[in-house]
Amino acid sequence: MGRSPCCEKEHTNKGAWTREEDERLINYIKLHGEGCVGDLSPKMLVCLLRCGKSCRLRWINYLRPDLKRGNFTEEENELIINLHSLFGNKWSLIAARLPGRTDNEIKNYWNTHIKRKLYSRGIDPQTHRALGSVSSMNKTSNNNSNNCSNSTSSSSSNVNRFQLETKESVPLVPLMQVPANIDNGGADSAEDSNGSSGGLSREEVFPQINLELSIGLPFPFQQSRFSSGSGKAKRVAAVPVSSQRCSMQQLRQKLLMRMCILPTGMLYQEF
DNA sequence: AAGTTTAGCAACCGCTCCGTT
DNA sequence: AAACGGAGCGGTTGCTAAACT
Repeated sequence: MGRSPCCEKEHTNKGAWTREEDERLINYIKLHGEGCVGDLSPKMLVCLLRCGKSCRLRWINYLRPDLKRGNFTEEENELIINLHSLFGNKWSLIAARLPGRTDNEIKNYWNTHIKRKLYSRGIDPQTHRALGSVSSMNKTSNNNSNNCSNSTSSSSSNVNRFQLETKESVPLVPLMQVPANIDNGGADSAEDSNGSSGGLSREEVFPQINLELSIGLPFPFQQSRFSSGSGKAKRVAAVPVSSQRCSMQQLRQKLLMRMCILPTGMLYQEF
């Protein structure tokens, strides 16, 4: 059982944000920098009557100036589907690779648009396989988590590509068949613990993806603007520069943790 | 025009993980 | 090493507007 919610304080507002609250929050952040979002002073919290968590969410999902509003492009659609096939429901990881989009936005978009689209094509959005083949797939991945040739070869026979007959014009986004035993790299899934032994590296399975790692220095102010999009890579995103309790060594470690996988432009164009 | 249903999205909740004490 | 607290993530809820009857 978790802790009690942070917002149980009697005097905090809940529900939709008003324009006034937005303005106050923006002004505060302008004044103190983004690093302060999760760390609003008591004075500010009283002024806003919102808990810090709520402020952070509001800023990240709605108020940040670098947010793209509006419809998702076809290109973004493709990328989301590809990334989802790779990371699963790791929305923050996906969002980190879509500049200007937030994890919440992508999650909503996935649930309301893409999921339905995939279902209408007979594709299971969770497994990215043809709906009928799911059970057999599960069997395969359960029974034989070490045998990569099974899963990869099934990908080449590929029942569930987007090129299946469909009414709409379908983006050329083939499905990634992710073997259950793939080493999950930065994606911290629950399966991590057993995934690495005898598992495939992502390079072996997805040679098309540039797995080059890049490390960027955080900017004093904009660092929490993150490298792209929300960039809320787990535990890595908001290394508040203000948290000066960090020793150099800790800081260095955090920087190393900021490594990200860079997808090379259009992924999996040809399949 | 009014009532009902559906879709989309913003916000909240509860949990996990990490850093600190 | 253990306990605690905070940050942040993913799932879910609830409100609103649009579509439908």
